[in-house]
Amino acid sequence: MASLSNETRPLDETELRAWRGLLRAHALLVKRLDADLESAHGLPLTSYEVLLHLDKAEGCKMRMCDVAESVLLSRSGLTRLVDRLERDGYVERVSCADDARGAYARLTDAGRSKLRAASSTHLEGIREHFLSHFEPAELATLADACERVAGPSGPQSCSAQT
Amino acid sequence: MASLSNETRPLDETELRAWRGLLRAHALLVKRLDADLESAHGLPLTSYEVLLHLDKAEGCKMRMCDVAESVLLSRSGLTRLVDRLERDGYVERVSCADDARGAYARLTDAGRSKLRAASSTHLEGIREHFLSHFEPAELATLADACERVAGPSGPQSCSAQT
DNA sequence: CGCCTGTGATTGCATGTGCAACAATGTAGG
DNA sequence: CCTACATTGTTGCACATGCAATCACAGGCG
Repeated sequence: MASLSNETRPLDETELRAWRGLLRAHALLVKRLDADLESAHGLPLTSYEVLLHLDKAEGCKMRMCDVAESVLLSRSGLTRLVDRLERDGYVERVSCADDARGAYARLTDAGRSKLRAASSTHLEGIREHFLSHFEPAELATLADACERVAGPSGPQSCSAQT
Repeated sequence: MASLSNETRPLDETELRAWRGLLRAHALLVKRLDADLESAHGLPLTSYEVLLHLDKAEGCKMRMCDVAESVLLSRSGLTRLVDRLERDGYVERVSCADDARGAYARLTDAGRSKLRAASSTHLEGIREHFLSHFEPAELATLADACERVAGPSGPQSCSAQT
């Protein structure tokens, strides 16, 4: 399905700037936001995102596999991450009544406090390092384009609460 | 410099879609491109990028620290990556004449062949998974915005060849 | 010249992550 | 009911990566 002259033509300048720019922007953003959270609250960015998703969920608890999908981690990666969060007292595991295989991760009071404390740091970081560089129309364009790239934001497939 | 009501206001829907979309798009793109390269040529994405930058450089060789910056890796990370590439015969280390501390990584013939073979896979992947979702104007907007976020594409600071 | 500070590259160690294998449980079909 | 397959979460292992310490050298200053 590929005519060589078309498919293997090198990227033009705009294409290259967009692709490399995306890589650089992502790397820089994640690094800065993670460093900010870590230094101000001792909380890595991935941990913050878990707490954030749990807080938004009904009953502040989610199935492990749903959390994994939300934070873009493998199931095993999330198991270890929740291990650390549980050790620090920010979440607790709750067995699932209607599915004995499953487990919920539930936000504890300490976890909610930590999240509240860290949220302003994170929001300021996102605004300063990311949002401030976009005009509203650009932001909407970017959002649409990213959704086309990544597909719909997958409404929890695991135990979709109807 | 921060009125609380402004800085800690949660993200509106567009802001959230843009931010999470960026994370999701990046994760998906890197995962797909890496998997494609790995399965078709046994070459991880990071390795490919090193070969690519070396090929574009004058004499197909670059200082280690310049390569590290180009591929967004720490110096130690790059040392190990070049170890692997040298073991596979794709690059070789060349000592630097005018700075005995420094070392060049230079692309070998095998490395160039590997790069040529893998490039069409990579280009097709970028076009299919990334570029195809953008119109030209959107792409230019994205490129500009990413450069504002990440700053200028740092013209090699280490041994800038004048 | 001899020293001292700065830089390039490497190495030891710790860590976060994914894959594959596993056990426990759910679900469908005979 | 019982069997076969799918799914959930965890674990063993390998691996890529970053930080800090280290070594070798460059460049400046006394």
